[in-house]
Formats: sequence, C-alpha cells, structure tokens
Amino acid sequence: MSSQPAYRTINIHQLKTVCSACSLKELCLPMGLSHDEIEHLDQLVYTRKRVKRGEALYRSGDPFNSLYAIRTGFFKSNVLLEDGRDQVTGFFMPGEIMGLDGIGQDRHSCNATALEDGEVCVIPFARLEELSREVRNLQHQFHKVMSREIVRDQGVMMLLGSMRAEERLAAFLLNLSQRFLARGYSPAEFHLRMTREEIGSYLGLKLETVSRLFSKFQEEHLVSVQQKHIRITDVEGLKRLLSQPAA
Amino acid sequence: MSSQPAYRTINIHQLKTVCSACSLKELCLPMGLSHDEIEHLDQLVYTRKRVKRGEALYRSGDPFNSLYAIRTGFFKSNVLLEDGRDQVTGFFMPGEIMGLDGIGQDRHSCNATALEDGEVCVIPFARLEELSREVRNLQHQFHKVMSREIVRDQGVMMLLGSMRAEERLAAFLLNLSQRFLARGYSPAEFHLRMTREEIGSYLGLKLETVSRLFSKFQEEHLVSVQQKHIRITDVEGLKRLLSQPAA
DNA sequence: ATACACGTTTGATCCACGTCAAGGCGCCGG
DNA sequence: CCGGCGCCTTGACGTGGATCAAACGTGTAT
Repeated sequence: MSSQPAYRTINIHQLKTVCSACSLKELCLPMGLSHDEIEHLDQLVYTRKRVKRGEALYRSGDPFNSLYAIRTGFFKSNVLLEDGRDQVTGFFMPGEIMGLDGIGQDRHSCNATALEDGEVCVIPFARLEELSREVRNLQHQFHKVMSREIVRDQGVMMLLGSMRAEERLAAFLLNLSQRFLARGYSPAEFHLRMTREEIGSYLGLKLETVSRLFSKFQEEHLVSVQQKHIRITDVEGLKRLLSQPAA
Repeated sequence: MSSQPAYRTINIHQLKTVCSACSLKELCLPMGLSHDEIEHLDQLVYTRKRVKRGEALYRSGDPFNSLYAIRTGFFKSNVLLEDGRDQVTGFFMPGEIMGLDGIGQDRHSCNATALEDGEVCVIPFARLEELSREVRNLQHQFHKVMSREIVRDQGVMMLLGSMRAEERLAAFLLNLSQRFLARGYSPAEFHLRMTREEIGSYLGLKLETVSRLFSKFQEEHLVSVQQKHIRITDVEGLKRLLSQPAA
C-alpha cells in the first residue's frame, strides 16, 4: 500500500480508493455533497488500512491524528476501567466514522477493535479541518456526523438508564436491522459479528442474560436464532416490546 | 466586524456581553484562543437569553438554529420515550455548551431545562460555522468541544453499563466536585440543584436508592448531606469506592 | 403565621438480573 | 477423524436495587 507509484491515473486500485468512486459515499462523510465537492474529498483520503479480526485500529491513550471511515468489516469500541472492567461503547459498520473521541484531548479515549477482517480509510484530521474551511458543505457535513454520534450516545444512555433487559435487546436488534437495511443488506436476516459477552457489555447485561433473552425471543417467535445467525421474524412484535415498560 | 458600531466602548452592558470580557472565557468556547481571536468571537454572540427555573431552553423536536453557552445557572438535558419514561442525559453548568444534539438533524433531539434561573449566550450556528471557516483556532476549539461531549457520554455509558449503584453516585459527586473546582467554587461543599429523582434518572437508579446511598455515605463519613447541601468530607474514600468492583 | 405540596427519608418486601455451575455445540488444527 | 478450545445454553440459587408504603422536613404561597 505504502509505495504507490506516481502515475496513479492508471492504477485501478487507486481509482477505487477515492471517495467519488466509493459505493459508500451516500452513507459516509461525503453524504449530501455534490459531485464536485466529493472530488475535493478525493485529496483527503490517500491511505487505507487493513485490520485483521481482533486487531486494534487504535487504543485508548494513542495520540490522535486521524479519523477512520470504515470501508469493510465490523468494529467495536470499548473503554476499560483500571480494575479491568470493560464497557463496549459501540458497534460500527461500513460507512461509519470512528475516532471522534480523540479530537478533544489529542489522544484516543477508547479502543477500537475489528470484529472481523476489514479495511478503513484513514482521514488525517488536520487535513480534514483544512479542507472543511474551504468546502462549506464538507464542514457542515462533518459537524452533522459528530452531532449524530452525540445523539446516538443519548440513545444508549436511554437504553442503559431506563430500559429493562428485554427492551434493551429488542432495541439493539432493531437498530442493527435498520443499519443493515441502510447498507443494502437484509434487515431481517444477518450475522452477528460480536459475542454474547460483547452484546451484554454494550447493553449493560451479563452474557447469560443475553443468551436467555435470545432463547425467550425465539420461543415467542419474534426471532429465530442459531448461534450468530439472526432472523427477525416479527419486527412489529419487537417494536411492541419497546413501548411496554412493564411485562 | 461588519455591523459593530464604532463607539461600542461606551456601552457598559455590551462590554459585559462580549466573550472577550467574559469571566468564563477560559472554560467556554473561547478556551485557548488568543486575545485577537476572541475579539472575532465578539461578533458572534449578540443575544443573551434569560431562562427561569423550570423553563425549557429548547425542546425535543424544536428546529435547531443556535447553540447555547451557559453564563449563569444550572441546566439539565433529558430525553422522553413515548410511554413517558424520562432519561436525564446530562447536567450543565456555566461555561458549558448545550444544543450540540441539534446539528445532525436540524432539530433538537432532547429537552434542555433550567434547574435554576439562569442566562445563556445564544450562538447562531450558521454564524459559528462561517466564523470558524475564517478563524482556524475557533474551528479547532469547536471540534474539541464536540469531541469532549462524546467522551463525556462514553463516561456515562461506562457508569450506567458497568458500575454498581454506589460507584455511580460516587462518580457523580466526584465529577460535580471537579467541575465546581474548575469554576472557582469549592469542590468540597456545594448545593445540588437537581432533585433525587433527577440524579436517579441520570444514574439509572430510583430516587429511593439515591436517597439511601446518600444516607449510607454519610454514615461512612464520606460526605455530609443536608437536603441539597453536600459537603464531601473524604474525597479519597469516594475515589476508593470507584476502584472496588465488588463490595 | 399557617398550611399545603413537594421532595426526601426510611422500612418491608419483591423480583429481575447476576452468579455459579455444568454441559453442549461447532470450529479449527493435528 | 479426533481432540481441544471458544462460545453458547440452561439450570439452580442469591442479591442488589426496585417497588410499595408511610411518615417527615422544607420551601412557598396564602
């Protein structure tokens, strides 16, 4: 990757690299930008990085230089307490941006780990700021990305702070479903890339509880679960769970 | 720069209004900016807004136009579920910025309410974006503010997802204490502006649990509590609670 | 002053979820 | 094809915090 020749116009791989040619441009940072504006972005992302399953994209404490736009693969972010407790703070899929936590302190405040082999676009942050001083819509788009991350976090707080275990898992499945749909995958049938323990950590539950709930949902014909393969058979049923505070 | 009258020096109220003359400039948006840069900001904030205790600064669904920098008073933000459940997502004090949730969808996604009479600086967002295209450091500073909000939210997730009730309350008190300290108030003795119920909602606990924990902390000589007046008598003791997963 | 309303404290009881423990399934390497 | 190791499921039991209920301050309005 590193030794790209100068005559890049004839390099097919490079062509596929730029935002303007990326299939995720409707979901990712370029969302809502005009064709011309996206071409400005092509100067921004000149590095890709492959990450193998289990590898860290960055770790808490690492100096912050870049944001990462996921091209392929599935990632998680998590924070560790001194005593070893571990809280998963998010799951990320193609088109989503990781690393926003690093801007405020010039170092990352969480770990980002690949849940399967994947590839990310490296976005040098100084360059992004520079470019967004020139391209108004890019600036605005970037602000939207950050704001949506804040809103997403509010949703997780709602989940952790006021929902019961059942509701949390239902909300989680519906959220994944929607995000798969937005990416052109089936919203009804998908593969969970994370373990029960990671789901539990994210939802503030123990892995046994998550497992039991999957079994319960299956008995109630809301989903059909086979290990990591999930098939949602009754979306409305899941949604109904969310509006029913008590059992 | 454009429409400022030349004789602005004689307007006392105006003098107090501008960022360059604001006592909170070390904590608020102008943090880290040079004197000259802060003067640019003076064109940004031309409206203040008084908010009475219990009044909303904005509500979920309201169109988004401005951010709000708190000058005086104490605020909370909360989200409501259809079924009436209410999650407090944050408490805000002077120098902190509210409204960042609105950027992503052009409407606010939570409510912001005054816990006591207060005053905020209205920051028209379009103007902020414009100015931050011109003033590099302002741009960067604003990005830091947003990023820190994301990191703060991660902390709350950690709290809600992996801490026990005792630890949550201890973490909450220590957090308030630090923020009061940063504002020049006593970190050891302060007045809680929110009710037990609001604290509970924020921490994912019921008000009775919060009340019991205050009593427990008092018995253990960690704090002395009298209604809303709190005095932290053993900071180290509180910190110790945080690193002890089990009782 | 007085009184009401609201917020808080405290006790008794309950239950959702955690903990501990024992298999079971499926995948990978030998 | 076999054995081992993650990961998952399921059961039995324990407990932290919720719920229900009853007083008790305290600030605010009359």
